[in-house]
Amino acid sequence: MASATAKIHILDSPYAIDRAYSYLVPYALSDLICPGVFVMVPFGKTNAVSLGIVVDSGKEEPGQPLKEILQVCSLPLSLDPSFLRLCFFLKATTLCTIGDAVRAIVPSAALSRAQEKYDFADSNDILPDTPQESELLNWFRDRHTASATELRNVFGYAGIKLAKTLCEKGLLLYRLEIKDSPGPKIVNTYQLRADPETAGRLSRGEKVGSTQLRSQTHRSILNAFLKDPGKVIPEKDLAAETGSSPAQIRALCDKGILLQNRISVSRDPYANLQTGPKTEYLLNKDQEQCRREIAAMLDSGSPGAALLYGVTGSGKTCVILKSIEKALSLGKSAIVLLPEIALTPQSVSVFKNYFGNQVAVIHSGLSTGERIDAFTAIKAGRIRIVVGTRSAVFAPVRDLGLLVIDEEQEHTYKSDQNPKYHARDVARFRCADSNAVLLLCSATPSLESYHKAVEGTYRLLTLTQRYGTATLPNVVITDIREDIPSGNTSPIGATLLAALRETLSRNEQAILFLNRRGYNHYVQCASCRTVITCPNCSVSMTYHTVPGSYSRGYLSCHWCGTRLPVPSVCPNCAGTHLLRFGYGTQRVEEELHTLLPGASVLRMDMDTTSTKASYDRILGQFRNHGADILLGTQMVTKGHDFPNVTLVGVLSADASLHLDDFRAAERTFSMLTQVIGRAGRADKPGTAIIQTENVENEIIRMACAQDYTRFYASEIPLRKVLKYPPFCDILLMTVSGTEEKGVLEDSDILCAELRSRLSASPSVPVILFGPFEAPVYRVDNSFRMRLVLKCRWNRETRAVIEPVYASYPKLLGHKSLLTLDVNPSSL
DNA sequence: AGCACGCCGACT
DNA sequence: GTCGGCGTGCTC
Repeated sequence: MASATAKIHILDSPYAIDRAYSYLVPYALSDLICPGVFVMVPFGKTNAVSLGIVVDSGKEEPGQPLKEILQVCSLPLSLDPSFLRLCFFLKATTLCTIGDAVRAIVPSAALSRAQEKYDFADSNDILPDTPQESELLNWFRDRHTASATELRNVFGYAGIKLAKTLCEKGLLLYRLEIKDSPGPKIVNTYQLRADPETAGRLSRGEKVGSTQLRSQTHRSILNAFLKDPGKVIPEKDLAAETGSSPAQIRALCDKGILLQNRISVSRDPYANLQTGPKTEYLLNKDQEQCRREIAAMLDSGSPGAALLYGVTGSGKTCVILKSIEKALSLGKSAIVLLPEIALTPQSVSVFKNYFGNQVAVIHSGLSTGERIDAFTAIKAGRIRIVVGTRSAVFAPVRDLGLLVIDEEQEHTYKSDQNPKYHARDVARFRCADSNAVLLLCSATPSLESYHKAVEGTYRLLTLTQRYGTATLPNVVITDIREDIPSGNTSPIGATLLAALRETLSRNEQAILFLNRRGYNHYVQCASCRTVITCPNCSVSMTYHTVPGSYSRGYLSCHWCGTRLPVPSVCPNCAGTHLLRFGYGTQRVEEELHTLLPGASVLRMDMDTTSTKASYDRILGQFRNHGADILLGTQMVTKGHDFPNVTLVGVLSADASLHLDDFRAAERTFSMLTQVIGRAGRADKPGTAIIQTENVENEIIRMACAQDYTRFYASEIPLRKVLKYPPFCDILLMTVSGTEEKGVLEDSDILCAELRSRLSASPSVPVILFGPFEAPVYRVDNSFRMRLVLKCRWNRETRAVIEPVYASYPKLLGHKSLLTLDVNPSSL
């Protein structure tokens, strides 16, 4: 007799064995089992209870005895068929597991894995049979309960076997627990517990009672508190200031000198966002034309895609709002994606003002609870408009009608963790799958998208007029080598300085952009020229100053996060003259204080924006003219509209130009165009000053003229000749591991395997490069070798490459790790 | 990825 | 004779 069965993917299985397994459906569960529900099943030799997702159900004549589904997860999170299709799309195109795809779609916390637990059963009348059994039982008597994992860690697999026998005898109780979602994020802060006088004596190394601090680090931690004994210092700041480790700080807590506080940092900066009255927008001729074309696409009810290309300030937002309105009027929902750094209270309020509480915002600051609430509200259809970052592309809206990607060229739309998807690709799949319209927006579209628009795959919608009375800023390019006042090595040239003075004298504001954080770029020994590098990575370390002081600092690795105190002597020759070179945002900040003593400066980079709230706070403060100059990295260049900013300065336009990456020109063009667009948006005329060593550089000149079409026309032939996207796809395969020799051998094995497979399939055109060292060869103590493949990432190519990737644990042994990235955001 | 099964060296 | 090393191979 045929019995009910279900095909199931195990969520935590590695890629090599991620396939559908058949299970029997017990009669009691038969009504609940359908594709998309989550289940617990026994898996593997040990029948470990694992979380799986049903991908197919039906009746089957089993050829071999099947295991049974244990239970259906009571989580209200099953996936619709369209999302199941999306999972398989992600698996096929990014080579992730179904589990990776599922966790990208549903709030991951809700899917925390199940735990098998054993509880001590108080049964005096039954006795254990062996000494091993009584040993385990005594262990349980003390702690009363233990998970299978804990048991395995302490007693090994034998412990689990033993526990199972004890369960059968009734000495232990077995149960299955779905672990609770993790609570809000906790940050540790510290304050002085001992009185300042005692602490002062301890900090001088004196013995107080039985306590004496011999470690210099311990004493410097105490000193950090002694300046202001009531101060509460976050762990991160304390570690940075004193060069100490969390363990060293905790040691002082154990001695009763410091007190640890645990603070929950999760909060929603938009929960209390005050919404203004609904603004009505009057569309100009261009905007009206675009609006009408999108409306027609929505009316047609068939999938479509359009590229809305318009210079900064041409009013793309109005067109987006009107198009969402249209989708709603057709009874459909809309999703709007923004880059992380463009998701600010200002940009959110545009949508909230227009659509009120029909809008949900999904962002990185959401707590797990809030995230799950938003997910269920959207899934239930209570929310019809979702505004959010990359992951919001998975929002489970009812009847998707319109999916907007603003600033579509931003590389933050590419995920760097599994699944390594591009939101644009997911968006195209979803729109095609649910007859929705995809709207890509940008002033500097990616070459891939503009090429598709030119070819007719996307409909090209152009906004040419600047909205209102705004005009393009006046752009000045200065030579960074000649524009420096004599005898000075300032990163701020004479022209820029004069312009800053003038702007501030008019009581207007300025934005300065420098894409490097820290104080000095690197530290070098004056005698032997050794540059101090990270102990775990093959990169130089950056000198950072501590908050509130330019004289004290530490070294930081921007790749692995290691922080070290600055050595007093050269690690190579013991020379005592260590010189610091290059400049970052901290150094410029100090420079500005010296050059413009009256001006107030806000610095915005990864060091000052540890939380989303602090980022929003800095932007709000600058908007309210709480400072004259906003100085920062990437994050100052994006979509923030500050009406009082009339001067924009780019301290070095060259840094991104020389990157060893085929997208260097595109990045530089886009970045310069955007930052120039920040100046003078309202009725005040603006100026942009670009400091560079390449005054004649064409990319810089085209960006200054805001001439995208000319840039596109000059760049696309290069891409075509050199075979780069959009004329091919790029696969990046990385072999990494802590043993250098093994990594080198394995990369050769992988390369040979790929070559032999490719020569066996001559109809699949693939160009294979490598293996060669990654640009940063060693990161976080791991060596990295790369293979780069240029191909068309279609079904045929995947059929050749995928089996190689799937077999890598066998191919390379278990020492090296192989990762694969399709169309990485940079090389 | 785990975890079994299975076949060879230093110990009671 | 046995404990334990990690090489292969499987997971409904």
